[in-house]
Amino acid sequence: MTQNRTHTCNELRLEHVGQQVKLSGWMENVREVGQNFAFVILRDFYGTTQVVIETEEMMDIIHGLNKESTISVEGTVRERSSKNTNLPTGEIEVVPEKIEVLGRCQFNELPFQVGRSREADESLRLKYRFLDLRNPEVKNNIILRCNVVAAIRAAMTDHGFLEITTPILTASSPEGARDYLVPARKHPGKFYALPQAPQQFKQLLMASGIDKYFQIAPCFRDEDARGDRSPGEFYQLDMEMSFASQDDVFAVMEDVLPPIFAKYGTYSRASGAPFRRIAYNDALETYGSDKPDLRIDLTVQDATALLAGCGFEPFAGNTVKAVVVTNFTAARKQIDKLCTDVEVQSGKKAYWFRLDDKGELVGGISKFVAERKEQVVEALGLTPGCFVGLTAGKKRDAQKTAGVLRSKLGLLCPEHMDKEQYAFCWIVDFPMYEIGEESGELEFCHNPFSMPNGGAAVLDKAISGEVDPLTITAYQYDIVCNGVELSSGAVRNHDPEIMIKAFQLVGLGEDDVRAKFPAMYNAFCYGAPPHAGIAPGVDRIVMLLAGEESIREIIPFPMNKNAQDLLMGAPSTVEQKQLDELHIAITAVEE
RNA sequence: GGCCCAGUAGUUCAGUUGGUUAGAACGCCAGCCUGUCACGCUGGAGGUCGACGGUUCGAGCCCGUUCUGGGUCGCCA
Repeated sequence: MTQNRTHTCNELRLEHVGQQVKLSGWMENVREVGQNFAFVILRDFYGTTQVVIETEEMMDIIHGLNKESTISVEGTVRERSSKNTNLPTGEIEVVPEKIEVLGRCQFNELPFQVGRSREADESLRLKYRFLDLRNPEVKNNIILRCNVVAAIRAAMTDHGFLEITTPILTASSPEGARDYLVPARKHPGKFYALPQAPQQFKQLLMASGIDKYFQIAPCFRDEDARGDRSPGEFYQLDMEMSFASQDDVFAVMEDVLPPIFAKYGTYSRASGAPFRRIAYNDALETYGSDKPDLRIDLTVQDATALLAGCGFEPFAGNTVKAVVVTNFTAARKQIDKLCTDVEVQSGKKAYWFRLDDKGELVGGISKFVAERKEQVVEALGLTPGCFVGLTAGKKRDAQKTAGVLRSKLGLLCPEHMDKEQYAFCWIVDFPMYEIGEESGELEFCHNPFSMPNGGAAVLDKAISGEVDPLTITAYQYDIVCNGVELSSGAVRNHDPEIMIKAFQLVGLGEDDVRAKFPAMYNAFCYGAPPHAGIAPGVDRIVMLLAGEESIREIIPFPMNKNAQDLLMGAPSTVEQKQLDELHIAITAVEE
């Protein structure tokens, strides 16, 4: 095979007994069981093989070595006298004639034990990521990521998409997230920016006549991290299609994603085409979220009128939402924890009462609803054994808190959550505009590139005041899986005239459009095809497939929450000479 | 930036109302052990209890400040 090995550490079986072999790998463990008698576990990328030490000569070599050193072992394959059928190579062992030290591990105490690295403190794991990745459990997520990316590439190519790379050094974009800036040495005072997404480039590709584009695209946004959002950089399956409608994009995704999820996922079931489509407003009303987990069969009901004037102070003057759970069996302690968890996550309180087995209203705020028991039971469809979770506040707050409550209840009641599957849905008909919370003015709700439902005509009516702009929806959609938003996408606005009208409503003119998106606007003036696309997050897909809660588990070299690379020591200070070349003066650094 | 939680041995953690010499497991070191496979047995080393200040006769524990990490909200067109 190579100079260093004839086989991998997961290759030898009974059929190889008697053969002369050479293996190389890390010395994972040494079990000494007697004078000059020990078992060495040799590990490489592929697996482990037992090496049996039976001579003083071999023992001396092993004795002088720390675990995690790399060695090569030349010897004979032998059938074990005591087999371990739990291991692929458990029926054989290698009797060495020669052991060579390839790379010495200089430390007998490691920052953590490799096989238990997932239990160690995360900062330590990130600093010693090369040790962490030796742990098969950790490494396997990275292998999964490779397989998923390869499968996505194959499927997209199969569907006639071309993988085209777009620039990493580009221009700062005026809206959206905070940019990462790169000073331009040849242009003092000017900056490149790393792309937040290849959005404008892919639309330019459409205007260039590329029919179907995709890319596993690196994206950079200087925003704070979350459990499911890594700081700084991430990857998207970015795609765009010419002369395409919303349905065309849906059809591609419904064809590409489920087989990959079913093959590589923790669960083997994935929604088939077509995925359920839920209008944005309906999703908020029914599931309390624009990214509902459809594995949970609970829904949110409105109880505002039902409980108006019941005397419970938090409900007064507010929208009230209810989540009813049948056959509720969780203990009081769990209910308290549920309410605490909801408040931690949503910042708003949850309330509750139950209809017990005898049909009596009990617990929580039951005394406030007792006098209208009949109406409550009928309106909410309660049966004995029901739990009713309640939230209150302004409409959106009550909805969203109920959404959090619904998710937590799903986790608490296995009967109401068919967990072992990937349940996809599309959220469609997003509003085009909203009133900005800070400005109080009309603003784009998501992005200004989407085609309004109704086109130029509806925008004209909004401009003339015949139509409330807040009622205009866009051909904008999200793909959601198990409560995780994988991506937004849209049918783009490719018509300069419609674009100007869309911007006019938020108080911007043609000059502003030109100034903000010069290349794209200009290109669209030369005859652009209608086009649509989407960009599901690769990291989140792999997370779902691996069943991981933290995005760091599926990234080879992740940064920590504070956007620091603890392994490489980034960000770091640089030489004054570098700053001078870039025309940068550091004005103040807090120490 | 706001809020919540956590910092004790190399690692993961326990530590009672504030009270003698701060413990356990794994790891490490030494010895024993000829079929282990999470090997076993015996012994040992290893601690500025994140830092600073305060209360107290006495602080790992109480109070204040601060640093670090994680979660969450803001933010992410």
